[in-house]
Amino acid sequence: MNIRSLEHLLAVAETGSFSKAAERCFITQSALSRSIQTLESDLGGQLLDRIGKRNELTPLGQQVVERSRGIVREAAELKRGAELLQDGAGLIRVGLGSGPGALLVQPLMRLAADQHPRVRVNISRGPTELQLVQLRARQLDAMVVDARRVQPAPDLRIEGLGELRAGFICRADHPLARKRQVSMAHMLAYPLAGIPLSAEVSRTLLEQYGPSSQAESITAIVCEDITALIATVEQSQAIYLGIVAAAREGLQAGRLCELKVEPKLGIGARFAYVTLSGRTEAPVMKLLRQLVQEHLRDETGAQKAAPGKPSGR
Amino acid sequence: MNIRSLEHLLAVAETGSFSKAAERCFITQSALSRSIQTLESDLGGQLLDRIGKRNELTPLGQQVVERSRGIVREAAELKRGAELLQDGAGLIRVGLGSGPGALLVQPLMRLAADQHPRVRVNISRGPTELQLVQLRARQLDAMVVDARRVQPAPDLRIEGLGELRAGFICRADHPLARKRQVSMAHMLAYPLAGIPLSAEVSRTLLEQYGPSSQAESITAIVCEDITALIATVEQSQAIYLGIVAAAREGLQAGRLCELKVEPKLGIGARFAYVTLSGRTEAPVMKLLRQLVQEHLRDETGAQKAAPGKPSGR
DNA sequence: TAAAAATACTCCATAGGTATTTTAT
DNA sequence: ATAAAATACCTATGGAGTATTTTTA
Repeated sequence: MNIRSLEHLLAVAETGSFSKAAERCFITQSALSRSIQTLESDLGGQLLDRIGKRNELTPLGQQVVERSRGIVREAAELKRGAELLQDGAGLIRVGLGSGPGALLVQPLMRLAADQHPRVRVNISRGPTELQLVQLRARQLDAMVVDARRVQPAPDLRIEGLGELRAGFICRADHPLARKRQVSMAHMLAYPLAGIPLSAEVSRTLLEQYGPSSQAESITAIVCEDITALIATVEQSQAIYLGIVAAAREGLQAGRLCELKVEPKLGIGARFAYVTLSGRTEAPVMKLLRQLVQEHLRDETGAQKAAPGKPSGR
Repeated sequence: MNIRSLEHLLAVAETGSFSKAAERCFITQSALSRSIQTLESDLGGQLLDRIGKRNELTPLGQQVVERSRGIVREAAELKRGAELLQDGAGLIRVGLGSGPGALLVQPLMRLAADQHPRVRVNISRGPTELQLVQLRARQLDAMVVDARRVQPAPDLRIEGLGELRAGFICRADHPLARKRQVSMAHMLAYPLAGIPLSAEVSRTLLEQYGPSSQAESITAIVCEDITALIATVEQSQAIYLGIVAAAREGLQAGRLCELKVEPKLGIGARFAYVTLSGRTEAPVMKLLRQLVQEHLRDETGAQKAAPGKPSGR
């Protein structure tokens, strides 16, 4: 019993004629006649009464037709659904770390809302460790997070995404904004705003700017939400310390500017695109990859010319 | 895309292994492997990630599996339903005329209730003309009615069912019950109870019993419901005129007896089993045919030795 | 090294086509 | 006489088997 024959039966039931049904199914009348015969012997009884020119369903045929409609419809939907999925529709379930979140959440939501009506997006924020659990439980398709938070494992595919440099940002009319060069001492007169700093970054800061810049004390305003930090900086005298790219919009609009601190801040963020290794990726995920490529690159006038291509894939 | 491959996919999804799935599907591992490959190329994408010993569904696979479950289940139900139908389950929609109704309604309902739990019965009573319309509209599967009410037509298959003789029945302690022989004049002292008489029967009565027995007047109590007529006769001095077989139960129990009227009543009822010609009959209808055979035969000691076999089929 | 999946090859059943016959209006 | 369905006959494909190779834990 195959779906094809059921379609043939439906065609005869609806047209009342083998010839017309054959036409509709794009096969010859003889092929269709045999298809129905095969189905009949398969189900152990006549499905149609051939009454001269007319054809009518037997009680068995009636019952089979009713059930067939559902099967044929669902089979078509399965096929169509698969096509859609291969054609870029579907669901993106992505976990974003704090930094990538600040850079990606809104562009991703806008992209889905405006350009891709068939794409649904689930964005998950939260501790990287929790998201890793979700990824392994197939509750996430991918993560974009701080590379340092993810320790390599054989079941993970970790693709580096180049490096985004960090810097100090203040609003354009900030007292320090005019200075050609700013020292750490100058800045410490204002509150520094940033995300919680990792031990590694703290150590680097300590090395570069001396004992006065303790990890605990250097950032007066700490919040995971980088977007909120930057909004605050735009409306106060606080100075943002973090990924420069996150402030791109304000910088380009002239509302913000970067302080030229000496010695230069030699740190940055390394983000990574993390998936489960060996798993086939839905085509729709290309959208996320492209978005990540576009938004997680340093266009803020850093020393390095252009970020390198991601390592993996 | 065929149902078989979907079953194969489900087996792999559930066992996590091609070999185990092959075993469950009663095919070789290689056949199953190719079945899945064909399905994958059919749907245009990988369905499973082969991760060493384990196999996991891709997003596409996930979606396909979900829809496949429904399709596979419905296909199995279709098959099962057809088997049941061929095996005697199903619905009997029968239209019964007044006489056949009196003889068949209760036996048919008892048969379905006690012996055939998978058989549903719809019994329709009503004017033969209306039932013919229903039969032609496929709202009835068969009718058992007075043969004289149905005029032959090429789209009807009318199978005669032998003849049931008519007679006069009264209750066992009726004043006339003791008489060895009863004349029409005797009887007319009591009310006669019967169904509306056809012109043909009226004429016959007129010929046999003289002008006093007018069709309008001979039956004092007229009702379509033969069962009710007989119940009335059991509880009154009325005399039933009609099919003797309808009173079989009371006769056998000794509550009723037949009057020996001279000259003998030479009339009877000819019933017929009517279906649409050229239509395949559901196996379940054999039940009704058998019931009709058993109950619409004259076991009331008529002249004729045994009723002849029905004419058709 | 062992177990699992994929592949090479072979075979046969089946779905489909063309041409023709049968059947019913 | 005509149109529709069934049948005879042929072919290509697909599904399944056995034997073997490849892959990975």
